[in-house]
Amino acid sequence: MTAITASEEIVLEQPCPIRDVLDRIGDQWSLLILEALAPGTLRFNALMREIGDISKQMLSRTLKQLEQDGFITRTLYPEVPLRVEYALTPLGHSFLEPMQQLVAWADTHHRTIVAARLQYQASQT
Amino acid sequence: MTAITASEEIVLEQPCPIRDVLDRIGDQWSLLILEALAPGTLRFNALMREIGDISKQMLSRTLKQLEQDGFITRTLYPEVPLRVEYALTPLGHSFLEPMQQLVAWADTHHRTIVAARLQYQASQT
DNA sequence: TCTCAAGGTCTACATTTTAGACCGTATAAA
DNA sequence: TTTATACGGTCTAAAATGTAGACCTTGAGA
Repeated sequence: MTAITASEEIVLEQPCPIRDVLDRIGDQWSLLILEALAPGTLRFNALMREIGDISKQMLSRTLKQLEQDGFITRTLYPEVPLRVEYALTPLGHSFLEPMQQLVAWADTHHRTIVAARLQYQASQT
Repeated sequence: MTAITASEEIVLEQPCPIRDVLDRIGDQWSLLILEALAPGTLRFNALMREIGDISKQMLSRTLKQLEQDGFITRTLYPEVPLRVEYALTPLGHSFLEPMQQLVAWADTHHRTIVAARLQYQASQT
């Protein structure tokens, strides 16, 4: 009864648009999910396998938030067994464009960062 | 004694460069700190004021991580009273370039997202 | 003497995330 | 027939993480 998830609290807009958007996106899992959906539609368990180390609860919660914010759609096929498909919306796709830049940056500078970590360690004696 | 902060655990590189980098950056505060330092050098308490709602501990911890990863420098002036200045490194600056794209995206699409949230709420009856 | 500021650390508490059991239906294997 | 699997989740208890705020040392100003 204590657990009121974000869905009911942070619905209205917040003072800073950037924080409003990035707080949601920069939450450890959202990005990974969006990237996983970039090539195409995936089902719940397929997403779990794709991402590898996300818990069911966090996947479920994060998918809800992404759906709520209009990044993805959730389509339920009332077959047996139940089938649920998640896919990027145009908004979700458009978001991935600037993200690709970031991913490219990360890829390019990863070695530099690892080197910095080692150097830092060394400097700490 | 239970608290072993990340500084000692996640030093070596991880399988996926993108996750390695984004896990650190996408942690609620790192981005905000980097953005705050974009215009120029700031001191610890100035950063606190600039960001507004970060705790001292998280600011301290996050600054250490950013320094460790080579995004910022920490310069101690052993004056009285003590002065400590934080500034972006070239790596930190270069990171902000792709970030600007993301920030611009957030700014542009913020209204769409807020609208999606309202519509979602409505659809949930 | 008291208060403030600098740049943090420490502790106790609150929030968030995790692992893993569980649910109901249906298919395939033993 | 019992067991095992898969689907898409939810629920609970425990672990991890984040928070607020007291505290620390040195020195200046009232």
